[in-house]
Amino acid sequence: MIREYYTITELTREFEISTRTIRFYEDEGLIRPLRRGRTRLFRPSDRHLLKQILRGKRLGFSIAEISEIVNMYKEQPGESGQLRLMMARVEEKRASLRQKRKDIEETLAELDAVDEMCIERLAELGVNT
Amino acid sequence: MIREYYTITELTREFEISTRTIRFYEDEGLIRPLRRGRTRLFRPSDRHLLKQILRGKRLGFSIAEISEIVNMYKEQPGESGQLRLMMARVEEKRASLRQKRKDIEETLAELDAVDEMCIERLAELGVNT
DNA sequence: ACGTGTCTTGACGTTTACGTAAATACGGGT
DNA sequence: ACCCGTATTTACGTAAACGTCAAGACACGT
Repeated sequence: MIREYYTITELTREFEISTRTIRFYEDEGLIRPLRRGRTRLFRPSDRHLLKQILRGKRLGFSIAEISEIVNMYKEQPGESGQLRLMMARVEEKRASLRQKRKDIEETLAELDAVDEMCIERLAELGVNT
Repeated sequence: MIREYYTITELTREFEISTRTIRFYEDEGLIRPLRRGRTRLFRPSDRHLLKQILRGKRLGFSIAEISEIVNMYKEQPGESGQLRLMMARVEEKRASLRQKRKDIEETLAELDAVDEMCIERLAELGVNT
């Protein structure tokens, strides 16, 4: 269910992170929740943004890199020079992602091989006993 | 060309890392080059291992996790209980890799959308000028 | 014999991404 | 009025992954 606002602890429970982590991301300018008094109110869009941040973390991107990426989703530069520059940076990130994907395929293949070796070895042991 | 041995600086140049980094990996037990006196001699297998380490780094794995993974390539436990345990850990890593791959596809899709927005915007600007 | 270049081993410093503790502020229930 | 739970800010602490000296050890060419 999509709610109007989330509290900070609701998000920490959902994503298994600490309040410190969320506040840290806010300090770094990654997220900017509303306030009622001093208390933070997280909109669905903030929750979505947090999801994107954690996704970037799983991929090994630094906070600075994640900041670049999520800013690409927000900004819409009006000037053509800026647009081309943005497109160049988008392509950089895509290249980085394609490299990671290739790394994943290679690692998966190697782990598959290990798995098969284990199965073979187990079969041998099964025969011998 | 595949050589018999590589010096540490040859590897730092090839992989764009520092000697400190390579020695750090050795301290952590990830790599174990030969020695002639005190000087390290890296075999092709050491070079290959280094490649795997850097691949793991690009995927955001910690040194500890990379250590687990590369050890899976080496060890061949003889006992069936150990084999099943190993297979379980292999599956954990594979699950982590599949998650990363999913994250990559999602991020790529979003960046593609940004790229298309930029192209549209550029087209508009082209028409208006 | 002497410098030059490349290697070595410490060992302290630095950055990133938070952890953790202290002191304080509120709103709600009894 | 008082406590409880949850929120806040401030600030020092920490683990991981190296960076950056300093001080030597070798081999090599001249």
